[in-house]
Amino acid sequence: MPAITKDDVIPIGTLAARTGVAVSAIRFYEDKGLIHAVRTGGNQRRFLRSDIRRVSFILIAQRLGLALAEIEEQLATLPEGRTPNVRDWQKISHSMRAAIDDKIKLLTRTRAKLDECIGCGCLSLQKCQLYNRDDKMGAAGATGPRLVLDT
Amino acid sequence: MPAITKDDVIPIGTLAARTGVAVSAIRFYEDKGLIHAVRTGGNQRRFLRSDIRRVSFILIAQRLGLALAEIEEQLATLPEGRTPNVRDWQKISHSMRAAIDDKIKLLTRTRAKLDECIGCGCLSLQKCQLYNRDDKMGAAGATGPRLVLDT
DNA sequence: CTGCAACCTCAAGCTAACTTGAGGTCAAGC
DNA sequence: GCTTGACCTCAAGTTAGCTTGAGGTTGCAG
Repeated sequence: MPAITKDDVIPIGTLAARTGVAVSAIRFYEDKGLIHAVRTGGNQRRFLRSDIRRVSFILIAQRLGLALAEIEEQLATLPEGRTPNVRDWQKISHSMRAAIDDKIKLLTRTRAKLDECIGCGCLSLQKCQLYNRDDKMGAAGATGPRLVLDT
Repeated sequence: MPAITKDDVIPIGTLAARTGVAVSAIRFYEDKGLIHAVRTGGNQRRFLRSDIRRVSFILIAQRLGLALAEIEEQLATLPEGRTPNVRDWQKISHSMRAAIDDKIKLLTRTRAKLDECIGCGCLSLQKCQLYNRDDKMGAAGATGPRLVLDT
């Protein structure tokens, strides 16, 4: 059984440097369960090299508009125990492509509705199709008037 | 000169009911300068009927992913003094359509890049085109690792 | 002219995604 | 073997977009 040697793991600063993410952010991600670290005798975090890719994935997924919670779901599909390989990443990337597709579709529909609205210049709550509640914008982040739009 | 009669203005509760927005949210919008109210002798807010449309616009623009600050900019283009007419709203709607177009284009580009990435399964920070910093996702809301991605 | 719903102003709380700071420990080089 | 930079924890601050609550006033209906 191959023991984990010193060279297999990296300290948090290195992970930060290799990914361009702040050290504090990495601790934050660990806290949220997005990445996992082992500890040295002196309680310092040590990450696997493969975590560089894992963090990269987080960054990319964020750019695609996913929330950290959603990203965690995706990462959870990675195999336990072994370092994820190319095929694992490809699979996960595919499911992200689907997510983007959805966003594009939603935006396209919204644009069509807006076009109708522009036609009459009404912006009427009663008539305007933009108010179809079921067809929520996936627009990550912006919450909107909570009690009202979310019910 | 036509005096403003009692029937021309509405209290905050009515505006809330007509738009489906919470009273607290309307106060919040006023605070942020998105809408303006006159006050009665007893310090209660009175809104113009046309503010119903103004609030509707805010809701729609939010669905399109605009932040309140951006919405304020849009609203600032409305004429001072007179109640905005259909043509005013059409103009503003057109500029929103452009905003949506941009978002769709950006997403489409991103999807193309992801496709390249899926090809190799690399997710490498060095190579992956998804890391082109200038091409930020407009993804309203999600901040991302601040110091890093925003510089 | 009274009752009570609707209104008022703060202040504080909430979520996301982090950062900053204080106060203290670890580990690697000389 | 000691210095110093990297690391640790925990608490509090930040922005957006609101909500909730406390404590107090207004205004319309009867």
